[in-house]
Amino acid sequence: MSKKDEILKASLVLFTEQGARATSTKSIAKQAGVSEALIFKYFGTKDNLLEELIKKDYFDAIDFTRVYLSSKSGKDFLIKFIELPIDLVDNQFDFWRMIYKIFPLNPIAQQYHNNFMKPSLKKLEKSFEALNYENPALEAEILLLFVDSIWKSYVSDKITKEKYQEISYVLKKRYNLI
Amino acid sequence: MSKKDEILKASLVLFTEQGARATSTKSIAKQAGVSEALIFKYFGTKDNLLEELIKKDYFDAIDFTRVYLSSKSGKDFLIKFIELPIDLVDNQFDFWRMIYKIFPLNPIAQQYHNNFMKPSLKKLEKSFEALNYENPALEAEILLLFVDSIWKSYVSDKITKEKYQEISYVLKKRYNLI
DNA sequence: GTCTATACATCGATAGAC
DNA sequence: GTCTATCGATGTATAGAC
Repeated sequence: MSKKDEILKASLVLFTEQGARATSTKSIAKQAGVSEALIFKYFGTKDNLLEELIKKDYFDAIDFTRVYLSSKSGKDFLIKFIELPIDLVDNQFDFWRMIYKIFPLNPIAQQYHNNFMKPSLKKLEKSFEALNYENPALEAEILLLFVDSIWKSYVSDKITKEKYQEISYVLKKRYNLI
Repeated sequence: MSKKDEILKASLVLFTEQGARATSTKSIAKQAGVSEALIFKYFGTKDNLLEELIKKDYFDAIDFTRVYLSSKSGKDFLIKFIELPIDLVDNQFDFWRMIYKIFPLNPIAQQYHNNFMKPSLKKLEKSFEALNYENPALEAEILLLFVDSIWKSYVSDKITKEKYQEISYVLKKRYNLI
């Protein structure tokens, strides 16, 4: 593992524990086993380091999601969409935990998250349309809102994996998907 | 308005904009039109200042909620519970906005919020029980999760008041409350 | 590529005058 | 009650040697 990767790994851990603002470059250097100067050689500023961290994992998440939801429609898409967060999060747990922590105060995280979420809204709307819901746009927003809130609960340890699966089951039944 | 109140008011604004950690006591003093030393005379530490800010408004919120939900049961309680956030938030908009921003990284905010939420879970469970739901405990958790996510969306400007009301209407219909 | 040493700003907090 | 002045610690970032 290169020193650059060590820095990224250490940053992810520390940013998640304390937030980006509260994490000093000194503590990152210590945790990564490198000198503080090296951080600035690689990333220029602390803000850049955070952005690189965010960018990389959101691209991975977009890839994962594209495959996960590909060529599904109607019922199938909704089922997969409800189940998405648990697989996505398990795949990048530390990253999503960090995003949850820093999101409300970090415009960069917000921007990347919006880009990540955007394509789903339209697909959701089409699925509800195909299922003849009265107000597909609103239904899409509601489901998106809810799924977004479950993953947040999951990464913030408010609910367990088992609870998530129970909720997801109830949800699928309520939407007449199973 | 006393200087102490000016400090509290300025803190609320600045903590919301940037987070508590990123807000310096110097900037609070400037915004409040007082000397920096006065902040420490009144509150001892910056952390204490934040806690006093949080404590006061959570007590107000608990009072408001108690009255709002009093002597309701079953259907009525669920309806009122779904409608609660919009009235609660409008009553203390800046405060809830701040809480939304600092919550994931602030253990004190988390603690007060939990205390605030706790009583509702049991009441929700009883209401679902009275309505003969199959799994009242799980239903209570789901609705709590969802309502919690709507108020967050509302204070973070992700949804408008009108949207909130539409969602709340759909929700009440889905639970056969209207 | 990587380190040591250090510059320089800003932080929270205190002392002491009025 | 309120201010000015100041302290020591800590923050990000840079210079320069190896």
